[in-house]
Amino acid sequence: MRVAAHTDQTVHEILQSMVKKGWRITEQRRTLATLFAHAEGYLSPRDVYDHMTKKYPGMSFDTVYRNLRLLSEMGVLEQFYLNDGLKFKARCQSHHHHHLICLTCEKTYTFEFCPMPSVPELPASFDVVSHRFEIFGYCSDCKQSRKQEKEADKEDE
Amino acid sequence: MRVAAHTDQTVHEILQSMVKKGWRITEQRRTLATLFAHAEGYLSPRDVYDHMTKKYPGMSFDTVYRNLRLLSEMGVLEQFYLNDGLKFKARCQSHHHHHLICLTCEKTYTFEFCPMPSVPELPASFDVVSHRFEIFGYCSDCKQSRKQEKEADKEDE
DNA sequence: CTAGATGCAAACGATTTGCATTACT
DNA sequence: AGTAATGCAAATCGTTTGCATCTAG
Repeated sequence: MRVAAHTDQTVHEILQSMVKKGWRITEQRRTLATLFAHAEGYLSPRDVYDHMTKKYPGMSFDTVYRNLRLLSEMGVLEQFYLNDGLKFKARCQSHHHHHLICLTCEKTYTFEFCPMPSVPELPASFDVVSHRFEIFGYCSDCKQSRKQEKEADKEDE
Repeated sequence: MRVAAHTDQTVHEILQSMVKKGWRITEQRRTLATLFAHAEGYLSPRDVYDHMTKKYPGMSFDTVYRNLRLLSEMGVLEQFYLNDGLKFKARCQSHHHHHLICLTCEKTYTFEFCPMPSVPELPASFDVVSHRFEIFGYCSDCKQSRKQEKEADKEDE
């Protein structure tokens, strides 16, 4: 199956969504948009804060949270509860698909197969609204590092 | 497709898991086991606390959390982040399957179809560890109440 | 200019921890 | 009896809120 690196929303698309909603484009929001447009996986509020404060040392956590929440409500970002808390990434706007998610680096890889068409008939009494299908594992990069760790462990014995 | 009401672990099975791990069976843990064995859907720590304090008015929140965590680590309970926080339910031990989840009452309905066998070949470079597939919607009970609410809304106009 | 965005500090809710007491085994 | 489980209170963490100040439009 064709599995693509995550296709991002462009910075421009994200900023456009903000403008459409009548929100102001501040320096920080521009940087935030750039961050998410280029991110390959899920980011925690902490990740975002750390990244932003490098450029804007005065930036506060509540501004990060405020913008994450606003962008989520707007549909620009999607949330996902991963291992150790809520994470965010730019929602794929293009088309419906699912993800491979690396348990180590939390990068996502798009794949096109959707199981819903092959699901046998569900009870008519249940109104289907949405579904989720994710495959978890280790991407080639992280698999590599895990392998090396194991070998290092053996040497210790 | 055959969709069954959730098949629970029995109280006995849950207690056995505790004993196997060398944990003591207290009055409260017995009640906790009974609660989860009979629960039809996900329970929040708050739900559990409310249920437990009816029987044991002195029971504290931290005991609820401690036991939820222990039971989760033991594999008796599974966690799920649903809308408004972390929820718990007895893990289905019997066999692999997936769930319909009602967005209102959070009850779960088991179905037997698993999409993994039909997934086209994934890149060999990705080590698959697990997957999740859930279908969200409204069960017949909650659909009914939603319908009634809508009608009530119309009358207000 | 002026509504919306930010920084600060404080509030808040959910969860965890330390310690003395209680109760399974 | 001895050790694990509990209750209590306080600490901690992540997230939200109120308000004065600042800034994009």
